Amino acid sequence: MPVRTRFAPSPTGYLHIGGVRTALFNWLFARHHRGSFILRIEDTDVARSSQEYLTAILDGLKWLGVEWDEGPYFQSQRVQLYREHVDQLLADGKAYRCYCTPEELEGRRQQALAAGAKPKYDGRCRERTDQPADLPSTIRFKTPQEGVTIVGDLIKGKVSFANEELDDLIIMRSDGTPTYNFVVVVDDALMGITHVIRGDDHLNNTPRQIHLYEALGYPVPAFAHLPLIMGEDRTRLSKRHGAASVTAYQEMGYMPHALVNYLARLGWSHGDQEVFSREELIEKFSLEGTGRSAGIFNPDKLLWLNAHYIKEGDPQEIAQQLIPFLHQRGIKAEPNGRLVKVVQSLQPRAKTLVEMAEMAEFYFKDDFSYDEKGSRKFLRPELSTFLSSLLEEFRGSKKFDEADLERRFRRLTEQQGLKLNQAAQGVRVALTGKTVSPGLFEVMEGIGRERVIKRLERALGYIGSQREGEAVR
RNA sequence: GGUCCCAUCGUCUAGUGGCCUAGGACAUCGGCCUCUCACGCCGAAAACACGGGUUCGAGUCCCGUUGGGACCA
Repeated sequence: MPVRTRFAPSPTGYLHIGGVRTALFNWLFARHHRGSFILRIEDTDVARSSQEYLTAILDGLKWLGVEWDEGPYFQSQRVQLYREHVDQLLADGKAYRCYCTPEELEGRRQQALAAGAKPKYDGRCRERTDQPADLPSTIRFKTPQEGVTIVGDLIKGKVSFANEELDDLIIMRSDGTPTYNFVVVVDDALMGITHVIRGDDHLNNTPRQIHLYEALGYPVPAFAHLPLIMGEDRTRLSKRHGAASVTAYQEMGYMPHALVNYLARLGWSHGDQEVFSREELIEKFSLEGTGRSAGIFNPDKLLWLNAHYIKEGDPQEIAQQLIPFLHQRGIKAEPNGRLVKVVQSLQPRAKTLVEMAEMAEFYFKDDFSYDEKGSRKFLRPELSTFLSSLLEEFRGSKKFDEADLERRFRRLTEQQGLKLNQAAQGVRVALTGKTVSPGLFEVMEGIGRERVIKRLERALGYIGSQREGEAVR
């Protein structure tokens, strides 16, 4: 039987990291077994669902490359199906109408609690024979009261629950809307889901869902409950823990595959391997390699992976991805050879695309100011002669590639008895305004001959003006 | 409170009874490389929660304690 898995988010918030991990594991499992991955939107909570969130979820999954084979299906369009299943249960005598009001229920719960008993529904409407049509009622499922239900979980192993601990679950509210546990079962059954892979916050719901499958006459799928991802405070990851939505990482300049790789490795492992391509992930993924204990989301490691993929990535592709971030800083860049050069010089240095765009600024903007300490230390009168001869050198020759530039630069420093270090730092400040930058010669090539000449002239002028200032003082 | 889950360096993890003097990765610290900064390379510090069993032998199996988490209210 072909594997069918699903991811069923609610469009009541942005796609968050925990959800992505669940989606990812379902997707990997399906791909590994050449099965199907289905997307289902749990939008029955009309009041809290929004189109904006839905779009964000869909876009987020696409950006990550977690593509679905079927759907998205919308629960809001399937209410008729749920009604039919409730009716079937009612007709079979496996469910009943309960006329207890929320107030009565709450009162009895308090009493039970006060008496030290378990606050579970006492089942008083179970055998009720009259059906007053004018009273509001919920519909409850007759949960088996004896025996043990065993969940054969693919990750946690056999987990058993005493049925007497479970009370008669409400499957339809008095307003006619079906409840969560019922709807998932109907949907998963109808969609032929073979493996339900979800967070272990659902483990406690599983026995009642198994009862529902059985009562409805559907085969029970296999279950796999993933340990949760937690924040640094060891509670379930949420908005409180800073950036928790996929969109946030996209905006911070993360590469989609870095996030995928990181999340896959959080709770799953394949020996000592840390870096996996998409294909490797699909090939090597298994539920057996999945851990049982909750993991803490570690932004540092994600950042390292991102830096890794920036470093190892194809410069052309990264240039393409960098452009929007450059535009944000008011830089109109084209995906040309010069941009690729710029990217190459920054690949080992930038950990995110945002950082890369920031570091790239001096390549494109001419009106930067000089770093104060740097100019005082390196843009000194003693450097004028060197800068002048460098200018002369560049004006005289059209050739302007990295290796050649380095040769000429070294020759000049030697001729003038300068230390390479001093000369390089001076020119660095002249060209970038800063004391820190990529290699000088790749910088020169990235900036281009014309602008290098202009910037050297400007620096020479600056040194001159400083000297005058000192003379006056 | 009840039910359920979990427990190896700060963090992610390898480990499925002898290969463990507990391995890798991130982060941290030191060194090398070097035109600056990164990258890279080399190295250091850093863990089997505790207590009982089982066994010739336990990080690995069993029980308990403690701690953490989730769900239900």
